[in-house]
Amino acid sequence: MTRVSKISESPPHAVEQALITLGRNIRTARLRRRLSRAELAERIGISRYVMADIERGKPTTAIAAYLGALWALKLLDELREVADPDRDLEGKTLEAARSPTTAPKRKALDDDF
Amino acid sequence: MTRVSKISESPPHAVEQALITLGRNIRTARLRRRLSRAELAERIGISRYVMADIERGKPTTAIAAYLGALWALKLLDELREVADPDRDLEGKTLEAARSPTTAPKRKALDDDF
DNA sequence: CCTATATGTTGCGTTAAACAAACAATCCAG
DNA sequence: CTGGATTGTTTGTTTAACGCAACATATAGG
Repeated sequence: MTRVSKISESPPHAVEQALITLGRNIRTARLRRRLSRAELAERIGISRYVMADIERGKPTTAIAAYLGALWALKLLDELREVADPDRDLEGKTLEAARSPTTAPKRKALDDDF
Repeated sequence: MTRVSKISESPPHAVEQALITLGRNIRTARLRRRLSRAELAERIGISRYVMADIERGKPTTAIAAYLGALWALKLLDELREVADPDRDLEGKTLEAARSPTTAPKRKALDDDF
């Protein structure tokens, strides 16, 4: 990513944890399907090294590589629910009545919460 | 990512679609919470430009940036289910009886399915 | 309407992501 | 046990992601 964003350099624990879990899950799914990293990587169109990064939960790896792995393992559907507006109860509540296409204006240094 | 992996350059439709949906969902959640891209980006530790990339579903963006956005929107929990081994029915079936730590050996050019 | 803010776009520099080759270590099947 | 495959590690090269500046456009909200 270059200039490595703070988020990638040292992600919040929750994000780091989510990545590690995701990587482990992908590894488990791969092994269950009796695929080597090289094989799965080839189907996805990445190198075995990036496949290793994924299973390690590397933060800076392109999201397409991760999703490609899920796709090749036929596990991509489960992602559809993530951040689904219909399930975002808190968001729905906050929505009040209108749905602007841009965020509301704020005075320059108003930091809300 | 450099040398742009095939997966990032032209992802399978399913992956591309998943990314676009995810980006749209994140945008919806942001607007519902009345946050500008710059504000959300700052909380995550990325620039507003990357935030725009995320909402556009850019394949080459670091996964940590995406997960950071979900985290800041308190939507990261939903990711825990993705590729959860316990829910991977097909994988469980394939697992037969053992759980090797490496994939089984294959003759060099045996491409299975 | 008018204006401040949000969002979209382009171009550039810096820096590391992705690839590949080579080798070591590990694991599994026979 | 052992041979063959998988996985791990290191090093080096190429190339584009990220951040930023500058500008244009769109939108909200008074």
